[in-house]
Amino acid sequence: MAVVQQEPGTEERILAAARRVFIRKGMAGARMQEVADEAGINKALLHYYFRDKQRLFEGVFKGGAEKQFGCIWNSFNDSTELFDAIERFVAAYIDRMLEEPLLPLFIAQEMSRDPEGLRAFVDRGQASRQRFIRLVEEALAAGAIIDIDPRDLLVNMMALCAHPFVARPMLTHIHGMNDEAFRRMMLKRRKSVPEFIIRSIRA
Amino acid sequence: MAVVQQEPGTEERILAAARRVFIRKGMAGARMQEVADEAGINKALLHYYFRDKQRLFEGVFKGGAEKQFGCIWNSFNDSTELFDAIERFVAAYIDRMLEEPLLPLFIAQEMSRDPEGLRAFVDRGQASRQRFIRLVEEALAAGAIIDIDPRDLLVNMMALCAHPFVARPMLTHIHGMNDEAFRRMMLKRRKSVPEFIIRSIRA
DNA sequence: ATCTGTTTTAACCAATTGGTTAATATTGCG
DNA sequence: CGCAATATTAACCAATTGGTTAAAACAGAT
Repeated sequence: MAVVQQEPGTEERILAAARRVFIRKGMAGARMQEVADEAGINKALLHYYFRDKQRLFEGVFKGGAEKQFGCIWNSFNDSTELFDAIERFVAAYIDRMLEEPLLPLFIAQEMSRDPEGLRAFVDRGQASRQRFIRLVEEALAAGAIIDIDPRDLLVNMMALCAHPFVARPMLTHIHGMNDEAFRRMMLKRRKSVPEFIIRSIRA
Repeated sequence: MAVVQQEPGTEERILAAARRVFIRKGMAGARMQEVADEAGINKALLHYYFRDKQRLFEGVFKGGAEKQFGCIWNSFNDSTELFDAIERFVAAYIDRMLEEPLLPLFIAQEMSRDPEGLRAFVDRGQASRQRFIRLVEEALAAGAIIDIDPRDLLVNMMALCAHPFVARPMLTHIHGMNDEAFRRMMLKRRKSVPEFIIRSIRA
């Protein structure tokens, strides 16, 4: 049975446009008229399909954690050894965020504005964080790494991955980078960050 | 001549209140009525003293980089050796940000919204970053560290210092921390982050 | 006490915002 | 084709927002 490629319907077009505007401006800064303009529709349609701004936001982001972040957290499932896990995590994180460089700052902003709003994004990683902690404990037991709290290590990994995206305008200003140069820098970090981490923790 | 402690005038009260609201909500999210409420004044006074929202924002933040960040960047001036510089920088950064934990996220947001707006915050550190680069080069020449780009090292240091503040709501949720526990975590990192970095780069 | 300049207030304004309404257009089915 | 349900539109609404205005209050000097 052949699957026929379909023109996106109005609802899909709204969700995609809303996503772009919300990520760029945040929930509070996004304007419904702006979303309508971005989707090429009359503003009243936003209310017809999604009733109000909050439901539109939820329509875009609720239940989306798997799609947004699954590939990153799933990277731990593919490893049976800590150093490999670190390499895979960093690579997966940077690859994913290079698709949407504004996402880390958006999530930080929205978590600050409404901590309950994006809980799914955070809770999605719970099982994977546990798996990571076990990998660290195994490496400790094997004497492969120094004594370090797995949670501290995970904070450091997240910091080294996420911060350049959050501080992107500052970094591009300081170093006179355009978007392509930023991308190249992150691709370099895809290798150098795991090296930096592993050098630090190796016994 | 004795200096008499003075009651803050209306202008000072406005600036302090505006600062709190801007840092909490960002420039776009802050409401003039909210600033007036926070300062305990009539909203029209904001316009009497500062004419409009943009000038109020500039009144709070322009020219303030030295006071906000001087202590952090000045930490490089007190060191003649790289490892000491790293320790002093991390300590100064964390101490300063523990006074205003919302500041890193605010700066990231505002740099994203209006990159020209807070240039002074970024440019303030230029001479100090040069000094840091020289310290790295001296350590390289002395064979004390591995071959690493000073700018990469500085990004990593900033990441490990700033990210927990930016991701504070996420971290407090994941680890079930209150504000006091977050503070204790950062005080631990005040020592563990320099150790992590130095272990990674030491030759 | 009077005068002048400054500060403060309450009321007001125009524009913007998220949302509503009623009419119109479209779609799919029998 | 007619009908009913759905989708779309333009106009409208009430509330909020940053800002304005004129009057009143205050402060200091003479």
